[in-house]
Amino acid sequence: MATLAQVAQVAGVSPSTVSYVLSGKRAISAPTRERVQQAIEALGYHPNAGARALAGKRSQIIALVVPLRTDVYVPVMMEIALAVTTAARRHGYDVLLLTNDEGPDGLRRVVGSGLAEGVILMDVQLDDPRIAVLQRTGTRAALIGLPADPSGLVCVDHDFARAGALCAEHLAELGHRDVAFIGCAPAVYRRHTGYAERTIAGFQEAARDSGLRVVHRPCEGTFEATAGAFAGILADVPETTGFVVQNEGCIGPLLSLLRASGRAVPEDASVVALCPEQLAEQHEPRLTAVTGPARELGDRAAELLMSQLHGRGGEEVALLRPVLTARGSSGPAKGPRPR
Amino acid sequence: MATLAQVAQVAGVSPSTVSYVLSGKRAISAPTRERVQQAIEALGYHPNAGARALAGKRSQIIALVVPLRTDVYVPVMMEIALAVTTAARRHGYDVLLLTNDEGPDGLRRVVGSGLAEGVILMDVQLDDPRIAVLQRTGTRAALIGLPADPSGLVCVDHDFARAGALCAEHLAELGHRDVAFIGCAPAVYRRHTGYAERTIAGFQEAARDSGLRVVHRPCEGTFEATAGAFAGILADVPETTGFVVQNEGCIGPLLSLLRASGRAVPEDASVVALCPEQLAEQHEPRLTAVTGPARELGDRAAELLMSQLHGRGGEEVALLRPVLTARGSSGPAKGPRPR
DNA sequence: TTGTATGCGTTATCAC
DNA sequence: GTGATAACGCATACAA
Repeated sequence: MATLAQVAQVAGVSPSTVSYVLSGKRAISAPTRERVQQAIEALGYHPNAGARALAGKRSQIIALVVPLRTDVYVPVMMEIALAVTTAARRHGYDVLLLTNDEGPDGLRRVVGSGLAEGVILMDVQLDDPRIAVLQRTGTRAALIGLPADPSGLVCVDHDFARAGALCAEHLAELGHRDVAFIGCAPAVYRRHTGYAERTIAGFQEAARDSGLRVVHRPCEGTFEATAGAFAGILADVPETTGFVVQNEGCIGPLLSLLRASGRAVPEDASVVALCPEQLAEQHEPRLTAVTGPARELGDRAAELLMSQLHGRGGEEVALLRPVLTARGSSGPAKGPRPR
Repeated sequence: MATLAQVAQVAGVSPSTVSYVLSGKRAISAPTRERVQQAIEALGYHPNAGARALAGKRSQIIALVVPLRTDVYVPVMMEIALAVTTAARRHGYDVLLLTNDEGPDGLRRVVGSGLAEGVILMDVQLDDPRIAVLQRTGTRAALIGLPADPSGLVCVDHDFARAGALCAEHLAELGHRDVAFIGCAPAVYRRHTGYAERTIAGFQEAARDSGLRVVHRPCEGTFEATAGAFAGILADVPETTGFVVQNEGCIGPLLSLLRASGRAVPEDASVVALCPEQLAEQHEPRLTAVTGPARELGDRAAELLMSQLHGRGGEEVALLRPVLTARGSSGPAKGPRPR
């Protein structure tokens, strides 16, 4: 493979000139630049990445750490990952794919070796152990997800409180008065996973402002659990006409249960889901859903990391606005059902 | 950050000794090895990736090229990607994530710069333009998917012919005599996309051996197209009791159409799908399905690439055996329906 | 079993 | 506007 020195020889200039043509870090006369470009072309020259990283102290690589356990909806993860690499390429960076099975050591390795200049962490937990590593090593990073203490960190996440609020506002506007929020698994709340609590908090605040009466039931994503929650809700508040679901596993069961109980959707009961578009489109009827912009999550994370690598920016929490897409599962509230 | 030279100094040995302790390429006495290890530990030393790549001419990185167009079922792509990185890590390699929007130039860049030692291409097409680049640059590679001319290449793919055969054999064993194969979109066959043709060929051969009568209808993945194909099949062969679907978009419509025509699944009609497990589990009833092992696809591709990077192996086409998982959608054939 | 010396291909500092 | 040249941190051929 051709080297910079060979290019210089062919172009009849010194190696440093070639280097400067490439980096643009000093003025080069048009004719020499031209000759160098041609030599590069002719030799099919590509600067050696290793040498570049060694001499320049920058690898032009960032690491993207994806979770192994498929807790997140997989297509969404993929969308984020692709958005990250696309954004990184815009800045001349490549992306190293790390899984979490190496644990925090994987991070140490890639930043300690200078392989990656910075890191993007997906699916960050409230008390994520990787954060300590980042801080101890002074690693530039952007987190996707909001940890318990984001001070000093750069984070991007969905605005879950706003997502919850959108659900409440939508149902209120349709004239619903009694609504049920079928939430995440109890364990998720106990773990204080952040997003679950932020969502219900936003929902309840907006519900209060709109005069909605709310029943909140955490729920496992199984048919049995959903059936239990459903029965409980109707026992407590038989007039319930609005349902919000956050646990994806409860969506199918809930629709079945509504049907089985003789409630037509959206005529007798409205359903709003907190889930990705693809899932919302998959049900019958299509679900009115609140979705966060997955692509933008990746894009923003990458951009924020790039800023840091260029010495700009610092501590920042970016909450991305979710959007509610009205589909077939929500409609105007009916009067109370006869007991 | 600590350097090898500093480690050497702390350990009281020469730099080369440290290097050899790390690489294991020459015998080191237990005591010196011990001292070096401790110095490494104490300094938190990580070998510099750039320097290593430069001096050793090996980056310990492979590139994984994922398709941008989400033609393939996304969770399957992700599974493959994760399997690749996991396998690569076993061999001390990291994975660079490339999207296809740079086109073949992306390949030139990462191999030309010595960034990646080898490449894994996902979703390889019959006449994939990237293959020419690989050959011209002499790049070590493993392809996931089978191109028209795999000579000189290392490829991994599902054994689609076997997948087709499994469907036929399963239906034959259940006593079905007349079966319909609802295939890929006509354009896919016209494009000679390989897998579609291999599947139907395997299906037809096995059907012949089992004495099955076959109707093959290519079909777009829409409800309307499926309805048309369905009507056509029943018009041609009203006694059809077995259905095989390859186009994922036809699965839902087919189930609806069977129900609407008064055919119970699996009592009156059996359905076998060629699709990922996750999709098969998503329908009611759960679908008997033939699935290729996605994880293994990634794992094998990575292993085959590693072999090449270590000077072993060469031209090879590995076809992975698909498996049929019987679920609720297939059962014993009934006698012919009354006309 | 260990040490010495050279080169890998760039970047960047100095000099002209 | 351009050319020498010294790092950069490691691997390895050569010595001892």
